[in-house]
Amino acid sequence: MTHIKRISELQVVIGHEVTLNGWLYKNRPSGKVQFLMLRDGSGLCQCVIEKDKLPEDLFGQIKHLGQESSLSITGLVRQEPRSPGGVELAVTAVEIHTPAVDYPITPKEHGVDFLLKNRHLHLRSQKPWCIGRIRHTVIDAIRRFFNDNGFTLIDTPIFTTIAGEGEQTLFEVDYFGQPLHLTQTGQLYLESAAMSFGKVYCFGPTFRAEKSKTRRHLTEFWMVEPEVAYIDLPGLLDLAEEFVFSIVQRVLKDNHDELETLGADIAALEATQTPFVRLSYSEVVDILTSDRTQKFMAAQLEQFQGQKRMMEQELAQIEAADAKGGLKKWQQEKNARRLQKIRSELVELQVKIDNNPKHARLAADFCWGKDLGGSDETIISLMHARPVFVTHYPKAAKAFYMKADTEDDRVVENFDLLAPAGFGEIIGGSVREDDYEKLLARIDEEGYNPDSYQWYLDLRKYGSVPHGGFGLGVERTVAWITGEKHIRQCIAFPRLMDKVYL
RNA sequence: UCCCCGAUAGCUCAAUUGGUAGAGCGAGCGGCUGUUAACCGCUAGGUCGUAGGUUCGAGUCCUACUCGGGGAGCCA
Repeated sequence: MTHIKRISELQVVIGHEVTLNGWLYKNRPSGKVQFLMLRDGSGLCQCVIEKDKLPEDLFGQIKHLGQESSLSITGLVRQEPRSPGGVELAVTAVEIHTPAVDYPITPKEHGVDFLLKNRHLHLRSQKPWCIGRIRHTVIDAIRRFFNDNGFTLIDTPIFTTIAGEGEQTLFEVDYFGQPLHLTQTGQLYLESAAMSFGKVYCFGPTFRAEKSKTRRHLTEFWMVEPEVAYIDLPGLLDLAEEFVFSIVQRVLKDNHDELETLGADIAALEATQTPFVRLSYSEVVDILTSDRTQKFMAAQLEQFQGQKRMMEQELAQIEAADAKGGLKKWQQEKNARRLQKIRSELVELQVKIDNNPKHARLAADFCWGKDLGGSDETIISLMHARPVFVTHYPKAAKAFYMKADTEDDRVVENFDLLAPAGFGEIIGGSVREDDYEKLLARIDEEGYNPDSYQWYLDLRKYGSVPHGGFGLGVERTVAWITGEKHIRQCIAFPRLMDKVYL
Protein backbone atom coordinates (compact mmCIF):
# COMPACT_ATOMS: atom_id res chain seq x y z
CA MET A 1 0.00 0.00 0.00
CA THR A 2 1.55 3.28 -1.15
CA HIS A 3 0.86 6.46 0.79
CA ILE A 4 1.04 10.03 -0.44
CA LYS A 5 3.61 11.86 1.68
CA ARG A 6 5.22 15.27 1.86
CA ILE A 7 9.00 15.49 1.67
CA SER A 8 9.23 16.89 5.20
CA GLU A 9 7.68 13.64 6.53
CA LEU A 10 10.07 11.22 4.81
CA GLN A 11 12.47 10.74 7.75
CA VAL A 12 9.83 8.71 9.59
CA VAL A 13 8.93 6.42 6.68
CA ILE A 14 12.38 5.12 5.75
CA GLY A 15 12.06 1.65 4.21
CA HIS A 16 8.50 2.27 2.98
CA GLU A 17 7.20 2.97 -0.49
CA VAL A 18 5.56 6.40 -0.84
CA THR A 19 4.28 8.79 -3.49
CA LEU A 20 5.39 12.42 -3.65
CA ASN A 21 3.41 15.11 -5.49
CA GLY A 22 5.55 17.99 -6.66
CA TRP A 23 7.54 19.85 -9.27
CA LEU A 24 10.86 19.14 -10.94
CA TYR A 25 13.47 21.46 -9.44
CA LYS A 26 16.45 20.06 -11.33
CA ASN A 27 17.06 17.08 -13.57
CA ARG A 28 20.50 15.46 -13.95
CA PRO A 29 20.37 12.63 -16.46
CA SER A 30 23.47 10.48 -16.54
CA GLY A 31 23.25 7.65 -19.02
CA LYS A 32 21.34 4.83 -17.42
CA VAL A 33 20.50 6.68 -14.22
CA GLN A 34 18.70 9.97 -13.60
CA PHE A 35 18.68 12.18 -10.53
CA LEU A 36 15.50 14.21 -10.21
CA MET A 37 15.43 16.92 -7.56
CA LEU A 38 11.79 17.19 -6.62
CA ARG A 39 10.25 20.00 -4.58
CA ASP A 40 6.79 19.71 -3.08
CA GLY A 41 6.49 22.86 -0.98
CA SER A 42 7.73 21.17 2.18
CA GLY A 43 11.31 20.59 1.03
CA LEU A 44 13.59 19.12 -1.60
CA CYS A 45 14.19 15.41 -2.23
CA GLN A 46 16.49 13.62 -4.62
CA CYS A 47 14.76 10.86 -6.59
CA VAL A 48 16.93 8.27 -8.32
CA ILE A 49 15.65 6.52 -11.43
CA GLU A 50 17.47 3.48 -12.77
CA LYS A 51 16.73 2.79 -16.39
CA ASP A 52 15.53 -0.78 -16.01
CA LYS A 53 12.99 0.18 -13.32
CA LEU A 54 10.77 2.15 -15.73
CA PRO A 55 9.37 1.57 -19.24
CA GLU A 56 11.97 2.73 -21.78
CA ASP A 57 9.83 5.44 -23.41
CA LEU A 58 8.89 6.92 -20.01
CA PHE A 59 12.56 6.98 -18.99
CA GLY A 60 13.33 8.91 -22.20
CA GLN A 61 10.41 11.28 -21.66
CA ILE A 62 11.54 12.14 -18.12
CA LYS A 63 15.05 12.80 -19.43
CA HIS A 64 13.68 15.68 -21.50
CA LEU A 65 11.39 17.19 -18.87
CA GLY A 66 11.97 20.90 -18.20
CA GLN A 67 12.40 22.54 -14.82
CA GLU A 68 9.05 22.99 -12.98
CA SER A 69 7.28 20.14 -14.77
CA SER A 70 4.67 18.74 -12.37
CA LEU A 71 5.13 15.12 -11.35
CA SER A 72 4.03 12.39 -8.97
CA ILE A 73 6.87 10.08 -8.09
CA THR A 74 6.57 6.77 -6.29
CA GLY A 75 9.49 4.97 -4.75
CA LEU A 76 11.20 3.42 -1.77
CA VAL A 77 12.48 5.84 0.88
CA ARG A 78 16.07 5.21 1.93
CA GLN A 79 18.78 7.05 3.83
CA GLU A 80 21.26 8.93 1.66
CA PRO A 81 23.55 11.59 3.10
CA ARG A 82 24.17 13.08 -0.36
CA SER A 83 20.50 14.07 -0.74
CA PRO A 84 19.40 17.45 0.76
CA GLY A 85 17.04 16.05 3.41
CA GLY A 86 19.22 13.03 4.21
CA VAL A 87 16.83 10.66 2.43
CA GLU A 88 16.21 9.85 -1.21
CA LEU A 89 13.62 8.00 -3.23
CA ALA A 90 14.48 4.87 -5.24
CA VAL A 91 11.90 5.39 -7.95
CA THR A 92 9.49 2.68 -9.05
CA ALA A 93 6.87 4.76 -10.87
CA VAL A 94 6.48 8.28 -12.30
CA GLU A 95 3.35 10.09 -13.40
CA ILE A 96 3.86 13.22 -15.49
CA HIS A 97 1.07 15.79 -14.97
CA THR A 98 2.20 18.80 -17.03
CA PRO A 99 5.60 19.06 -18.72
CA ALA A 100 7.09 22.57 -18.47
CA VAL A 101 9.10 24.13 -21.29
CA ASP A 102 11.59 27.00 -21.03
CA TYR A 103 10.99 27.95 -17.38
CA PRO A 104 12.55 31.43 -17.15
CA ILE A 105 14.21 31.18 -13.73
CA THR A 106 17.29 28.99 -13.73
CA PRO A 107 19.47 27.93 -10.78
CA LYS A 108 21.96 30.58 -11.89
CA GLU A 109 22.11 34.22 -10.88
CA HIS A 110 19.49 36.76 -11.94
CA GLY A 111 19.07 40.50 -11.51
CA VAL A 112 16.66 42.14 -9.05
CA ASP A 113 14.39 43.62 -11.70
CA PHE A 114 14.07 40.35 -13.59
CA LEU A 115 13.20 38.43 -10.44
CA LEU A 116 10.58 40.95 -9.33
CA LYS A 117 8.98 40.90 -12.77
CA ASN A 118 8.84 37.12 -12.37
CA ARG A 119 7.88 37.16 -8.71
CA HIS A 120 4.94 34.80 -9.34
CA LEU A 121 7.47 32.17 -10.41
CA HIS A 122 10.40 33.22 -8.26
CA LEU A 123 8.34 32.32 -5.17
CA ARG A 124 9.09 28.68 -6.03
CA SER A 125 12.86 29.16 -5.70
CA GLN A 126 14.80 28.17 -2.60
CA LYS A 127 15.56 31.62 -1.26
CA PRO A 128 12.03 33.13 -1.39
CA TRP A 129 10.72 29.82 -0.09
CA CYS A 130 13.05 29.88 2.95
CA ILE A 131 12.19 33.52 3.67
CA GLY A 132 8.49 32.74 3.33
CA ARG A 133 8.78 29.91 5.84
CA ILE A 134 10.63 32.12 8.31
CA ARG A 135 8.08 34.89 7.86
CA HIS A 136 5.38 32.34 8.67
CA THR A 137 7.20 31.39 11.87
CA VAL A 138 7.69 35.04 12.84
CA ILE A 139 3.98 35.74 12.42
CA ASP A 140 3.00 32.62 14.32
CA ALA A 141 5.41 33.53 17.13
CA ILE A 142 3.92 37.03 17.28
CA ARG A 143 0.36 35.73 17.65
CA ARG A 144 1.44 33.05 20.10
CA PHE A 145 3.24 35.55 22.30
CA PHE A 146 0.27 37.88 22.64
CA ASN A 147 -2.36 35.15 22.84
CA ASP A 148 -0.39 33.38 25.58
CA ASN A 149 0.11 36.59 27.57
CA GLY A 150 -3.46 37.72 28.04
CA PHE A 151 -3.83 39.98 25.02
CA THR A 152 -7.06 40.16 23.02
CA LEU A 153 -6.89 40.52 19.24
CA ILE A 154 -8.72 43.58 17.91
CA ASP A 155 -9.02 44.04 14.15
CA THR A 156 -8.75 47.77 13.48
CA PRO A 157 -10.13 49.27 10.25
CA ILE A 158 -8.17 49.65 7.00
CA PHE A 159 -10.32 52.65 5.95
CA THR A 160 -9.68 55.35 8.53
CA THR A 161 -11.11 58.75 9.29
CA ILE A 162 -8.21 60.24 11.24
CA ALA A 163 -4.47 60.28 10.83
CA GLY A 164 -1.99 58.82 13.27
CA GLU A 165 1.00 60.94 12.44
CA GLY A 166 0.47 63.58 9.78
CA GLU A 167 -1.81 63.42 6.76
CA GLN A 168 0.67 63.98 3.94
CA THR A 169 1.90 60.39 4.20
CA LEU A 170 -1.47 58.72 3.72
CA PHE A 171 -3.10 57.15 0.69
CA GLU A 172 -6.46 58.79 0.06
CA VAL A 173 -9.38 56.73 -1.21
CA ASP A 174 -12.79 57.81 -2.49
CA TYR A 175 -15.28 56.20 -0.11
CA PHE A 176 -18.62 56.76 -1.89
CA GLY A 177 -17.72 60.40 -2.35
CA GLN A 178 -16.19 60.88 1.10
CA PRO A 179 -12.38 61.07 1.29
CA LEU A 180 -10.96 58.43 3.64
CA HIS A 181 -7.44 57.14 4.13
CA LEU A 182 -5.77 53.74 4.19
CA THR A 183 -4.58 53.03 7.71
CA GLN A 184 -1.01 53.77 8.67
CA THR A 185 -1.54 52.54 12.23
CA GLY A 186 -4.31 50.93 14.25
CA GLN A 187 -3.09 52.65 17.39
CA LEU A 188 -5.80 55.26 17.98
CA TYR A 189 -8.54 52.65 17.62
CA LEU A 190 -6.49 50.24 19.70
CA GLU A 191 -6.28 52.72 22.58
CA SER A 192 -10.07 52.68 22.89
CA ALA A 193 -10.06 48.88 22.81
CA ALA A 194 -7.39 48.80 25.54
CA MET A 195 -9.80 50.64 27.82
CA SER A 196 -12.19 47.74 27.32
CA PHE A 197 -9.91 44.67 27.31
CA GLY A 198 -6.83 45.97 29.15
CA LYS A 199 -4.27 44.30 26.87
CA VAL A 200 -4.95 44.23 23.14
CA TYR A 201 -3.14 43.94 19.81
CA CYS A 202 -3.91 44.41 16.16
CA PHE A 203 -2.13 42.80 13.27
CA GLY A 204 -2.56 43.58 9.62
CA PRO A 205 -1.35 45.45 6.56
CA THR A 206 -0.57 49.12 6.88
CA PHE A 207 0.04 51.78 4.23
CA ARG A 208 2.42 54.70 3.90
CA ALA A 209 2.53 57.09 0.94
CA GLU A 210 6.04 58.27 1.76
CA LYS A 211 8.38 58.82 -1.17
CA SER A 212 11.08 56.70 0.42
CA LYS A 213 13.16 54.59 -1.91
CA THR A 214 15.38 52.69 0.49
CA ARG A 215 16.03 49.11 1.49
CA ARG A 216 13.92 49.67 4.63
CA HIS A 217 10.70 50.95 3.03
CA LEU A 218 7.58 49.50 1.44
CA THR A 219 4.34 51.37 0.80
CA GLU A 220 2.35 48.36 2.03
CA PHE A 221 3.73 46.35 4.91
CA TRP A 222 2.56 44.30 7.89
CA MET A 223 2.70 45.60 11.41
CA VAL A 224 1.69 44.20 14.77
CA GLU A 225 0.73 46.69 17.46
CA PRO A 226 0.11 45.83 21.13
CA GLU A 227 -1.52 48.42 23.39
CA VAL A 228 -1.68 48.07 27.17
CA ALA A 229 -3.64 49.95 29.85
CA TYR A 230 -1.81 50.74 33.11
CA ILE A 231 1.73 50.53 31.79
CA ASP A 232 4.73 52.86 31.93
CA LEU A 233 7.82 53.21 29.74
CA PRO A 234 9.99 50.66 31.62
CA GLY A 235 7.06 48.23 31.42
CA LEU A 236 6.81 48.74 27.67
CA LEU A 237 10.54 48.16 27.21
CA ASP A 238 10.33 44.91 29.18
CA LEU A 239 7.37 43.80 27.07
CA ALA A 240 9.10 44.61 23.76
CA GLU A 241 12.29 42.90 24.89
CA GLU A 242 10.56 39.69 25.90
CA PHE A 243 8.47 39.79 22.73
CA VAL A 244 11.38 40.18 20.29
CA PHE A 245 13.44 37.60 22.16
CA SER A 246 10.60 35.08 21.87
CA ILE A 247 10.37 35.61 18.09
CA VAL A 248 14.10 35.03 17.59
CA GLN A 249 14.01 31.91 19.76
CA ARG A 250 11.12 30.45 17.77
CA VAL A 251 12.87 31.00 14.42
CA LEU A 252 16.08 29.45 15.74
CA LYS A 253 14.08 26.43 16.89
CA ASP A 254 11.79 25.97 13.87
CA ASN A 255 13.82 27.23 10.91
CA HIS A 256 17.43 26.25 11.47
CA ASP A 257 17.72 24.68 7.98
CA GLU A 258 16.20 27.70 6.28
CA LEU A 259 18.53 30.08 8.13
CA GLU A 260 21.47 27.98 7.03
CA THR A 261 20.33 27.86 3.41
CA LEU A 262 20.00 31.64 3.42
CA GLY A 263 23.42 32.08 5.00
CA ALA A 264 21.98 33.98 7.96
CA ASP A 265 24.25 34.78 10.90
CA ILE A 266 22.94 32.13 13.29
CA ALA A 267 25.60 32.79 15.93
CA ALA A 268 24.55 36.46 16.05
CA LEU A 269 20.90 35.46 16.47
CA GLU A 270 21.84 33.09 19.28
CA ALA A 271 23.70 35.98 20.90
CA THR A 272 20.51 38.07 20.89
CA GLN A 273 19.96 37.63 24.62
CA THR A 274 18.17 39.84 27.12
CA PRO A 275 18.64 42.43 28.46
CA PHE A 276 18.89 44.59 25.35
CA VAL A 277 20.94 47.81 25.39
CA ARG A 278 19.06 50.87 26.71
CA LEU A 279 20.12 54.37 25.68
CA SER A 280 18.35 57.71 25.83
CA TYR A 281 18.19 59.91 22.74
CA SER A 282 20.49 62.40 24.45
CA GLU A 283 23.03 59.66 25.13
CA VAL A 284 22.82 58.66 21.48
CA VAL A 285 23.49 62.25 20.42
CA ASP A 286 26.56 62.26 22.67
CA ILE A 287 27.75 58.99 21.14
CA LEU A 288 27.20 60.17 17.55
CA THR A 289 29.11 63.39 18.07
CA SER A 290 31.93 61.76 20.05
CA ASP A 291 35.46 60.85 19.03
CA ARG A 292 34.48 57.26 19.59
CA THR A 293 32.07 57.39 16.64
CA GLN A 294 34.59 59.13 14.40
CA LYS A 295 37.14 56.47 15.28
CA PHE A 296 34.58 53.75 14.70
CA MET A 297 33.75 55.15 11.26
CA ALA A 298 37.43 55.59 10.41
CA ALA A 299 38.14 51.99 11.44
CA GLN A 300 35.27 50.83 9.29
CA LEU A 301 36.54 52.80 6.32
CA GLU A 302 40.00 51.31 6.84
CA GLN A 303 38.46 47.84 6.87
CA PHE A 304 36.53 48.50 3.64
CA GLN A 305 39.63 49.83 1.95
CA GLY A 306 41.60 46.79 3.09
CA GLN A 307 38.96 44.54 1.55
CA LYS A 308 39.09 46.62 -1.62
CA ARG A 309 42.88 46.29 -1.87
CA MET A 310 42.67 42.54 -1.42
CA MET A 311 40.01 42.20 -4.10
CA GLU A 312 41.96 44.38 -6.50
CA GLN A 313 45.04 42.26 -5.92
CA GLU A 314 43.13 39.09 -6.70
CA LEU A 315 41.67 40.77 -9.78
CA ALA A 316 45.15 41.69 -11.00
CA GLN A 317 46.47 38.18 -10.34
CA ILE A 318 43.68 36.56 -12.29
CA GLU A 319 44.05 38.99 -15.17
CA ALA A 320 47.80 38.38 -15.25
CA ALA A 321 47.26 34.62 -15.30
CA ASP A 322 44.79 34.99 -18.17
CA ALA A 323 47.15 37.24 -20.12
CA LYS A 324 50.00 34.79 -19.67
CA GLY A 325 47.91 32.18 -21.44
CA GLY A 326 48.32 28.43 -21.51
CA LEU A 327 45.28 27.89 -19.25
CA LYS A 328 42.90 25.03 -19.72
CA LYS A 329 39.44 25.98 -20.88
CA TRP A 330 37.82 25.14 -17.55
CA GLN A 331 40.40 27.31 -15.74
CA GLN A 332 39.63 30.26 -18.00
CA GLU A 333 35.92 29.85 -17.34
CA LYS A 334 36.46 29.58 -13.61
CA ASN A 335 38.55 32.76 -13.71
CA ALA A 336 35.90 34.57 -15.74
CA ARG A 337 33.24 33.70 -13.17
CA ARG A 338 35.48 34.81 -10.32
CA LEU A 339 36.28 38.09 -12.09
CA GLN A 340 32.59 38.79 -12.58
CA LYS A 341 31.91 38.19 -8.90
CA ILE A 342 34.80 40.35 -7.72
CA ARG A 343 33.78 43.22 -10.00
CA SER A 344 30.23 43.31 -8.67
CA GLU A 345 31.45 43.06 -5.08
CA LEU A 346 33.87 45.91 -5.72
CA VAL A 347 31.00 48.12 -6.91
CA GLU A 348 29.09 47.42 -3.68
CA LEU A 349 32.16 48.05 -1.58
CA GLN A 350 32.86 51.32 -3.36
CA VAL A 351 29.38 52.56 -2.43
CA LYS A 352 30.14 51.80 1.23
CA ILE A 353 33.47 53.60 0.95
CA ASP A 354 31.80 56.63 -0.66
CA ASN A 355 29.04 56.74 1.94
CA ASN A 356 31.25 56.30 4.99
CA PRO A 357 32.55 59.89 5.16
CA LYS A 358 29.08 61.28 4.42
CA HIS A 359 27.57 59.26 7.25
CA ALA A 360 30.46 60.14 9.56
CA ARG A 361 29.84 63.82 8.85
CA LEU A 362 26.08 63.50 9.38
CA ALA A 363 26.77 61.90 12.76
CA ALA A 364 29.40 64.47 13.78
CA ASP A 365 27.13 67.38 12.81
CA PHE A 366 24.09 65.91 14.55
CA CYS A 367 22.23 68.49 16.62
CA TRP A 368 20.00 67.72 19.59
CA GLY A 369 16.40 68.05 18.41
CA LYS A 370 16.53 66.32 15.04
CA ASP A 371 15.06 62.89 14.48
CA LEU A 372 17.67 60.17 14.03
CA GLY A 373 18.41 59.51 10.35
CA GLY A 374 18.77 56.10 8.75
CA SER A 375 22.56 56.31 8.77
CA ASP A 376 22.62 57.39 12.43
CA GLU A 377 20.54 54.38 13.42
CA THR A 378 22.83 52.17 11.36
CA ILE A 379 25.90 53.46 13.18
CA ILE A 380 24.38 52.92 16.63
CA SER A 381 23.17 49.44 15.78
CA LEU A 382 26.55 48.50 14.25
CA MET A 383 28.23 49.48 17.52
CA HIS A 384 26.17 46.93 19.49
CA ALA A 385 25.80 43.16 19.22
CA ARG A 386 22.38 43.19 20.88
CA PRO A 387 19.24 45.15 19.96
CA VAL A 388 19.30 48.74 21.22
CA PHE A 389 16.42 50.68 22.77
CA VAL A 390 16.61 54.43 22.18
CA THR A 391 14.25 56.34 24.48
CA HIS A 392 13.11 59.92 25.18
CA TYR A 393 13.18 61.64 21.79
CA PRO A 394 12.57 65.40 21.45
CA LYS A 395 8.88 66.22 21.48
CA ALA A 396 9.08 68.24 18.27
CA ALA A 397 10.38 65.27 16.28
CA LYS A 398 7.58 62.93 17.32
CA ALA A 399 3.81 62.46 17.00
CA PHE A 400 1.29 64.55 18.95
CA TYR A 401 -0.10 61.71 21.06
CA MET A 402 3.15 60.85 22.86
CA LYS A 403 3.28 61.65 26.56
CA ALA A 404 5.72 64.33 27.69
CA ASP A 405 8.36 63.14 30.14
CA THR A 406 7.57 64.22 33.69
CA GLU A 407 11.20 65.20 34.45
CA ASP A 408 12.16 66.81 31.13
CA ASP A 409 9.32 68.49 29.25
CA ARG A 410 11.40 68.74 26.05
CA VAL A 411 11.28 64.98 25.50
CA VAL A 412 8.56 62.35 25.27
CA GLU A 413 8.25 58.90 26.83
CA ASN A 414 8.84 56.94 23.66
CA PHE A 415 11.29 54.39 22.30
CA ASP A 416 12.59 52.86 19.12
CA LEU A 417 14.19 49.42 18.99
CA LEU A 418 17.17 49.11 16.67
CA ALA A 419 18.09 45.63 15.47
CA PRO A 420 21.81 44.86 15.61
CA ALA A 421 24.38 44.65 12.80
CA GLY A 422 23.16 47.77 11.06
CA PHE A 423 19.57 46.77 10.38
CA GLY A 424 18.08 49.76 12.14
CA GLU A 425 14.61 50.36 13.49
CA ILE A 426 12.16 47.48 13.81
CA ILE A 427 9.94 48.90 16.59
CA GLY A 428 8.58 52.34 17.41
CA GLY A 429 6.45 52.89 20.48
CA SER A 430 5.46 55.25 23.27
CA VAL A 431 3.46 56.00 26.36
CA ARG A 432 0.39 57.97 25.20
CA GLU A 433 -0.64 61.35 26.55
CA ASP A 434 -3.49 60.55 28.98
CA ASP A 435 -4.30 64.08 30.13
CA TYR A 436 -7.26 65.64 28.28
CA GLU A 437 -6.03 69.25 28.36
CA LYS A 438 -2.45 68.43 27.38
CA LEU A 439 -3.58 66.26 24.48
CA LEU A 440 -5.98 68.94 23.25
CA ALA A 441 -3.16 71.48 23.41
CA ARG A 442 -0.89 69.23 21.33
CA ILE A 443 -3.64 68.73 18.72
CA ASP A 444 -3.94 72.53 18.49
CA GLU A 445 -0.18 72.96 18.22
CA GLU A 446 -0.02 70.56 15.28
CA GLY A 447 -2.87 72.45 13.60
CA TYR A 448 -5.19 69.45 13.51
CA ASN A 449 -8.96 69.83 13.75
CA PRO A 450 -10.06 68.85 17.30
CA ASP A 451 -13.49 67.83 15.97
CA SER A 452 -11.85 64.93 14.12
CA TYR A 453 -10.31 63.73 17.38
CA GLN A 454 -13.45 63.99 19.54
CA TRP A 455 -13.77 60.27 20.17
CA TYR A 456 -10.02 59.97 20.81
CA LEU A 457 -10.24 62.78 23.36
CA ASP A 458 -13.21 61.01 24.99
CA LEU A 459 -10.81 58.25 26.11
CA ARG A 460 -9.15 60.89 28.34
CA LYS A 461 -12.50 62.09 29.64
CA TYR A 462 -13.82 58.81 31.00
CA GLY A 463 -11.46 56.97 33.32
CA SER A 464 -8.19 57.91 31.68
CA VAL A 465 -5.19 55.77 32.70
CA PRO A 466 -1.50 55.64 31.82
CA HIS A 467 -1.20 53.43 28.76
CA GLY A 468 1.04 52.78 25.80
CA GLY A 469 2.12 50.41 23.10
CA PHE A 470 4.34 49.91 20.10
CA GLY A 471 4.40 48.72 16.50
CA LEU A 472 6.73 46.09 15.08
CA GLY A 473 7.36 45.94 11.33
CA VAL A 474 7.15 42.33 10.19
CA GLU A 475 9.22 42.69 7.00
CA ARG A 476 12.00 44.56 8.81
CA THR A 477 12.08 41.90 11.49
CA VAL A 478 12.25 39.13 8.89
CA ALA A 479 14.99 41.01 7.01
CA TRP A 480 17.06 41.34 10.16
CA ILE A 481 16.65 37.68 11.16
CA THR A 482 17.28 36.26 7.69
CA GLY A 483 20.13 38.64 6.86
CA GLU A 484 18.30 40.01 3.80
CA LYS A 485 19.53 43.42 2.72
CA HIS A 486 16.24 44.63 1.27
CA ILE A 487 12.82 44.18 2.87
CA ARG A 488 11.18 43.75 -0.55
CA GLN A 489 12.38 40.11 -0.41
CA CYS A 490 10.51 39.61 2.87
CA ILE A 491 6.94 39.86 1.56
CA ALA A 492 5.46 37.76 -1.24
CA PHE A 493 4.33 40.62 -3.48
CA PRO A 494 6.10 43.85 -2.48
CA ARG A 495 4.67 47.31 -3.12
CA LEU A 496 7.48 49.80 -3.60
CA MET A 497 7.36 53.52 -4.16
CA ASP A 498 6.39 54.10 -7.82
CA LYS A 499 6.72 50.41 -8.48
CA VAL A 500 4.19 47.62 -8.32
CA TYR A 501 5.28 44.62 -10.35
CA LEU A 502 2.44 42.12 -10.03
C1' U B 1 13.09 66.50 -5.85
C1' C B 2 18.66 66.00 -5.98
C1' C B 3 23.46 63.13 -6.71
C1' C B 4 26.13 58.69 -8.65
C1' C B 5 26.04 54.18 -11.69
C1' G B 6 23.94 51.25 -15.43
C1' A B 7 20.95 49.34 -20.10
C1' U B 8 24.81 44.22 -25.35
C1' A B 9 21.65 36.65 -26.73
C1' G B 10 16.07 33.93 -22.60
C1' C B 11 19.57 35.00 -17.90
C1' U B 12 24.45 36.97 -15.81
C1' C B 13 28.18 39.60 -17.96
C1' A B 14 32.81 40.63 -21.54
C1' A B 15 34.50 43.47 -25.92
C1' U B 16 42.01 46.72 -25.49
C1' U B 17 43.17 54.32 -27.12
C1' G B 18 36.43 54.33 -32.27
C1' G B 19 37.91 49.27 -36.81
C1' U B 20 34.29 42.14 -38.81
C1' A B 21 29.63 41.60 -31.60
C1' G B 22 31.97 37.11 -27.52
C1' A B 23 31.75 33.67 -23.08
C1' G B 24 29.21 30.98 -19.35
C1' C B 25 24.53 29.45 -17.91
C1' G B 26 19.72 28.29 -20.05
C1' A B 27 17.42 25.82 -24.65
C1' G B 28 17.93 21.64 -28.60
C1' C B 29 20.67 16.95 -30.11
C1' G B 30 24.25 13.16 -28.62
C1' G B 31 27.54 10.58 -24.65
C1' C B 32 28.25 8.87 -19.51
C1' U B 33 25.37 3.97 -13.37
C1' G B 34 26.01 8.11 -7.99
C1' U B 35 25.28 13.26 -9.67
C1' U B 36 25.27 17.92 -6.02
C1' A B 37 25.42 25.35 -9.86
C1' A B 38 27.92 17.71 -12.54
C1' C B 39 30.97 16.79 -16.81
C1' C B 40 32.31 16.08 -22.41
C1' G B 41 31.02 17.02 -27.85
C1' C B 42 27.86 19.55 -31.46
C1' U B 43 23.66 23.19 -32.83
C1' A B 44 20.49 27.37 -32.70
C1' G B 45 20.12 32.15 -30.59
C1' G B 46 21.68 39.74 -31.37
C1' U B 47 18.07 46.27 -35.23
C1' C B 48 24.08 46.52 -28.81
C1' G B 49 17.23 50.63 -24.36
C1' U B 50 14.84 54.78 -27.91
C1' A B 51 15.69 59.12 -31.11
C1' G B 52 19.14 62.33 -33.15
C1' G B 53 24.37 64.03 -33.88
C1' U B 54 30.07 63.73 -34.76
C1' U B 55 33.07 60.34 -38.00
C1' C B 56 35.44 57.06 -43.87
C1' G B 57 33.69 53.98 -39.84
C1' A B 58 30.07 54.11 -33.29
C1' G B 59 28.37 48.78 -28.63
C1' U B 60 32.35 52.44 -27.68
C1' C B 61 32.29 59.76 -28.31
C1' C B 62 28.19 63.97 -27.77
C1' U B 63 22.79 65.52 -26.75
C1' A B 64 17.82 64.40 -25.33
C1' C B 65 14.42 60.86 -23.64
C1' U B 66 12.73 56.05 -21.39
C1' C B 67 13.61 52.30 -17.91
C1' G B 68 16.41 50.13 -13.86
C1' G B 69 19.92 50.03 -9.47
C1' G B 70 22.25 52.58 -5.28
C1' G B 71 22.41 56.84 -2.06
C1' A B 72 20.43 61.67 0.08
C1' G B 73 16.13 64.22 1.72
C1' C B 74 11.54 62.54 4.05
C1' C B 75 9.80 58.63 6.90
C1' A B 76 8.48 52.52 10.27
